Order: sequence, then structure tokens, then C-alpha cells
Amino acid sequence: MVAEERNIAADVLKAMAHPVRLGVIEVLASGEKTVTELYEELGCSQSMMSQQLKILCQQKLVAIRKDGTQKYCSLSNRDFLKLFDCMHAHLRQFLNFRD
Amino acid sequence: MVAEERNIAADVLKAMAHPVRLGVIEVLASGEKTVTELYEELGCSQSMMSQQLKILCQQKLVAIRKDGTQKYCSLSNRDFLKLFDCMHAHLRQFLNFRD
DNA sequence: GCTAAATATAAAAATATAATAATACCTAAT
DNA sequence: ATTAGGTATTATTATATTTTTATATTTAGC
Repeated sequence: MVAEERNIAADVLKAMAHPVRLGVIEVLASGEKTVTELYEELGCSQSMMSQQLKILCQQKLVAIRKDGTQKYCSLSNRDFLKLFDCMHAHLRQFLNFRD
Repeated sequence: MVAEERNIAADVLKAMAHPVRLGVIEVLASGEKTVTELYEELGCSQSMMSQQLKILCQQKLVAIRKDGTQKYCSLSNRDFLKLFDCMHAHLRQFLNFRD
């Protein structure tokens, strides 16, 4: 990776590096959801969700389609779901996190 | 992932979400390096490198062993190297980044 | 046109991160 | 004991992120 790629990659990772935004990615792994479904499921405010979704969309991690008065969110790049497996292993193996 | 796991995972991702720290991980993919080798190769100050290494160590992404007056850094968890492949694809496919 | 539901934006305060410069700490060798 | 090389820490300033609250926008249905 050249320096400029690393800058952009850092922005993408930063977009994932937040509990709510990670939650969004995880929930969307099982399919499309509306904004309301997301903030209810993740227990945060509507405003918070709207702002966090914007960040995820900017980095093209999430895509949104409009239908009437609602917006449906889905994952743009399911490839990053691999991260959750790595992360689970890391939490357990290196950060001694157990259920 | 439960909420608390997401908090910790966010911290791990945050540790990776920085151009210098991504650079460190990438350079260490090819093997152990001293602190000096790292900051020379990545073109940043010694102080900066020391601080960034501390963050990577805290999240157990990098391990350090001491030998005399030098410190040798290596990757604790090579599993996250997968990220670079995902990221390359993402940069090209979604963020229209070309060489 | 009015209303209500769904979503977005703005503003502000609190907190965190980034970057630099200066200084301190270790350790091996003399 | 001093020195020099390698690394860490601290302090500071600038900038960015997070979170909350209030308000605005959009659209469907009446």
C-alpha cells in the first residue's frame, strides 16, 4: 500500500471503529433493514443512527435505497464481514475476553 | 457480538485506523523490525513511532521484545493481514482508487 | 393544504486524537 | 563515570469525534 492508500484505508477503518457502526454492519449482515429498525434494534437515538449511517455510506460500507417515506439500508461490501471472525478470535485469544 | 464486545472491537479497529499504524502492520508482515527501522521506513519521527507502537501494543496487535538497547517489533496476530486484501478490493471496487 | 411518520441537519458541549517539540530514560561500551 | 545510541514520556496546541437536543425536510394519505 502506498501512503495515500493508507490514508484512505484509515478512513474506512475509522468508519467501522465505533460500537454503533459496528452494530449496524453486524445487523445488516442478515439483510436489509430500515433506519428505524436499526436504531430500535441497536438502542440508540434516531439522530445518532442517521449520523452514523452517513459515515458508513460515505465510505461505501452501507448502501441506502429509498421507498416512500422509508430508507432501506444494506451492506455494500460483505467482504468486511470476515472482520467479525478475526475480531472474535482476537478478543478471545489476545484480549482474554470470554462470554 | 454483544454491546461490550463491540466497544472493545471498536478500540481494536481504532488502533488500526491510522496511516502510520497501518503502515507498521504492513511492514511487520514481512518480519520483525526495530523501532528505528520502522520510523525510517515509514518516514515519521521517532516520537511519533513510539507513541503509535504503544497504541498497537495495547490492543495486542504488535508485540515487542527487547534486545540490549533496541526493541524488536512483530505482529501478534497475523490474522488481521486479511484486512489488507479486503481493503485493496474495497479501494478499487467502491472508492474508485486505481494505481 | 394539513398531518403524521420517517429521516436528516444543525448547533453546541464534552471528550478524544493527532502532531510536534522538548526532555527523560536505558543500556552497552569506553 | 561518561558518553552515545535507541527508545519513551510529557506537555502543548490544534483538530476531530462523540453525543445530545432542537429543528428541519420529505413524503404519503387524508
